[in-house]
Amino acid sequence: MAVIYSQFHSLESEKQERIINASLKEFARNGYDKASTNEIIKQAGISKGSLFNYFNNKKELYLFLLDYVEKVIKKIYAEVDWNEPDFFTRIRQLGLVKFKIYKKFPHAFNFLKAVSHEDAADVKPAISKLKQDLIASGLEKGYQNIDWSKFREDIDREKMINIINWTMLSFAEQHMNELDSIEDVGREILSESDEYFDILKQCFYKKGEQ
Amino acid sequence: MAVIYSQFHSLESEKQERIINASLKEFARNGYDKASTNEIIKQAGISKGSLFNYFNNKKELYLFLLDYVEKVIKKIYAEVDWNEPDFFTRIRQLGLVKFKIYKKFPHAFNFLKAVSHEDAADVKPAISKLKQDLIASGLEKGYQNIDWSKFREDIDREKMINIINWTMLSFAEQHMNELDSIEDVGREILSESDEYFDILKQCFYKKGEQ
DNA sequence: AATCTTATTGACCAGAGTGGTCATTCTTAT
DNA sequence: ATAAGAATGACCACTCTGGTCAATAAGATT
Repeated sequence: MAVIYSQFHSLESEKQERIINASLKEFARNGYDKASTNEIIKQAGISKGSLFNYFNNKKELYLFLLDYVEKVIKKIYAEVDWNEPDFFTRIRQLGLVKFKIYKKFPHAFNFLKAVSHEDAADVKPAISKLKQDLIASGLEKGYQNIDWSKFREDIDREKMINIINWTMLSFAEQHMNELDSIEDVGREILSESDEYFDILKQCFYKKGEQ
Repeated sequence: MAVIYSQFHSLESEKQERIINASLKEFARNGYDKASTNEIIKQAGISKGSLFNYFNNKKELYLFLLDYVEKVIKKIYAEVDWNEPDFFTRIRQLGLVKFKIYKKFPHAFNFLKAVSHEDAADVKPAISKLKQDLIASGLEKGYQNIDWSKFREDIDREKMINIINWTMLSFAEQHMNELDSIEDVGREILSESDEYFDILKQCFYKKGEQ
């Protein structure tokens, strides 16, 4: 398993990233079947022959991406401090890590979203396995160690969490487009998202708490 | 303009709907260029010849859909009482109307979403026109006549509105899939969405108000 | 400089799918 | 029985598909 894709891995990392991003983009947009290898090589700036040297065929390329993205996700989760007891601080942390990933692999999340809707017979088994692996590897620690005592008790907790998550996800989605412009724009967005956090704290924290 | 598509319009309405839905679905999924007329006729259960009898070519079909969807939207907005002063009541109303549309044309909203990202040269001008028409026809009355006096004044109003909208949209999206199962499921979903409204009211209304 | 090894290329392939046509068949009403 | 209209799907030229491989280029070794 380790020596596989060795050709690809001995490429300059910049070229690797170009190929990965082009592939993620094309598969995310069009799904496995309709994704075009011709489009991928055009976007990546390599030749047809090269792509099929690195990966023997389309399926292998896709499986490689699945594997790669799984590793990326695991790395994200490894970077988060799961002992942080404050819910908002933790969500914020998670958001920041995801943001870092997004800058390097802008299409990784869209690719994952597409993967979950994929139903090409060629790759479906591998996708099921990925899902199982992700769940098994304990990514569902989700809200472990969170200190809920700060929160109002007269509001259904699950719905509360949903509202917070939906707000942050929608906010993120809305600003995903505009952030490739300036590098520094990250700061503005971050502070705006903090304002949303403040509002939600006002809503859901008990009176006394911050 | 009125007699155009007369062939299509003299079909049984059930057949018309089958064709419309199949087309909306295919264009929503794949965009103008990659949408397959073969797939459309397969989904609609008609022959190739028929489709190209009703609409001379792919472009005409697409333009017809644009026009059709525009009318549907305008009808939605015509059904809403824009004098209802309570923000939540009005959003709820709008949601209900959209829900009705969704049951009849499940892919209409996805189609519209896809339209706004479309960039096939063939249809881009028509899309620009649609956008202008929709804006021009005063659909931006949005929050007209809303009574804001019930709301807290220590929270940024725009952000507040965003949180409410994002919550309802995310909630809707999450439940879109499961509602073709039972017909009666609509009631459950509706009452659950009302619970979210109640929470948001607790958050954003002034203390005294309901 | 010459030779050998490895990486990269793109013209090329058979097959599938494309939007669109139209002679033929099927329905329906007289 | 007949005429008119509606519906069909085999067919067309064309594009694009995933994948191959002889030819070339680049690097390494002597």
